[in-house]
Amino acid sequence: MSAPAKKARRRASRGSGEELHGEIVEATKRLLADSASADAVSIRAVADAVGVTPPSIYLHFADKDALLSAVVVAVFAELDAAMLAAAEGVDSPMARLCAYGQAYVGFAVEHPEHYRIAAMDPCPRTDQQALDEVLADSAFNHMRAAVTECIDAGYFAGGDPLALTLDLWTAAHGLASLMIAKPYLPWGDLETVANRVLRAAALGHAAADLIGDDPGPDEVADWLVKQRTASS
Amino acid sequence: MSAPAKKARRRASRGSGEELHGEIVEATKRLLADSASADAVSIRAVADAVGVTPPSIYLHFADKDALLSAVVVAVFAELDAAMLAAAEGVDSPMARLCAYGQAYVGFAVEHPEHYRIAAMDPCPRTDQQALDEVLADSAFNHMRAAVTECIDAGYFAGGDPLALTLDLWTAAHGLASLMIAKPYLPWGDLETVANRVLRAAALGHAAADLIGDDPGPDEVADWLVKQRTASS
DNA sequence: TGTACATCAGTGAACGCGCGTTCACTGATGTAC
DNA sequence: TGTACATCAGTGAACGCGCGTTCACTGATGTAC
Repeated sequence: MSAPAKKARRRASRGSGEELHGEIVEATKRLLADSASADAVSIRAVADAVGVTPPSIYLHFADKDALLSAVVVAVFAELDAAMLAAAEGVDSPMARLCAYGQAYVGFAVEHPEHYRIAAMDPCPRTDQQALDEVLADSAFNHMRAAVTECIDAGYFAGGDPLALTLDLWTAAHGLASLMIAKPYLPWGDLETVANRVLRAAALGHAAADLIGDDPGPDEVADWLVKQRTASS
Repeated sequence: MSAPAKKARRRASRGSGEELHGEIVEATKRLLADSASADAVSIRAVADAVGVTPPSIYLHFADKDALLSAVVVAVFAELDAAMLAAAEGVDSPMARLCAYGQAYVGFAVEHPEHYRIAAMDPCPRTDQQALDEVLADSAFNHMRAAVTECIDAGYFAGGDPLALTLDLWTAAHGLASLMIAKPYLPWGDLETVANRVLRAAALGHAAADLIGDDPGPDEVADWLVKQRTASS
């Protein structure tokens, strides 16, 4: 009905065509936040939100996949920043690991469509693999560092910190992505459930090593019963 | 180039227009398995695979969403069957819980696009919520039954079996969905990693109760160090 | 300081496509007589 | 047993749409002289 909300854009001056680049990524993120999927965000809508015509987008991105990849980059950077901020001033490595996890799940739930495109959707044809190997690296490496410190502190058995970090990542991702995909399930309070799930993941990996070398279900069950009777 | 692979379809006889219903669902599942997403499977492609024209689909499904919902129903049923099959003859509840988890992750990794549409993608507008509350119920209830047995056996502290089941589900889902979304990560052998992750989830929840009431990171860390020194 | 000109950020219009869906229809199937 | 007819599973053609992308262009910007 009313004229489309075109921002009065001033044409970028000579050297700085790159201004638009950032604005486009931001607008895409904004639109994505209110959409059901990346498919639902069209180049036209992005152009309109920025206050520019669709062909302008192609001045800055080869195609839609390239644009979405840039968004994924931005999202991973934001996620990493949120994790670092949450762990600031937290000294004990175990507490830091938990803080990272809480921040991770919190970010995902707060920006479900951003998380979805970064961590749940299929990779675009362009090798996003290489892309987020490099990028998630920031967040992932921070987590791995905390895991390594936990190993050094004797909380976890030594061994492969990468595999352990990956395992813990699946725990955080499992909660985050399932809360996003099935928000109507009776999750309860976010912080409470995240705390429970993340603690269980860390504790569970550590405890498995206490029981023995790759214990089976029955060994786990026996150990639990023994512990419970001993402590009561 | 060559004529489309039309199956020579015989027209359904009078009472049995419903034959097509099942064939359409099966064809959709088959096409989905080779696609990147549900959007990439078109009504036209489904019709073609069944050997029928596109409007025929609408004789059996109100719209595309309804068709996809039917597929989700079928997928959940298959998943449940796979879990039950895997746990057949497994008597101890902890082992059964692990068997369920292994089967769950195995199914997801084996049928990634089916798992994606059922458990990772956003719900269609039609209230799939109600849909899969009823349907996943079969699989979910089987898991909950195993959890309850584990509680009865003293492996887990009593309390809310539903919340615990949900927590364990996030563990299985986390591994499954992350392996699907990021298959290029260094996961290692499926059975090994699934065993590790699922065991950690179960053990972790049980162990948290051993430590105390909702223990914080530092309590967990202290407990782990104490256990480790005691056992060495 | 003033003017001609090259640059290049951004435009307007259109392309071709594949999609979900609709609609009037056809013709095999089974039934009534 | 044979024929007229109602039923309804499935068809053929088309609809309108929104999409990603292209292409020849415009006109403000900054520079050279």
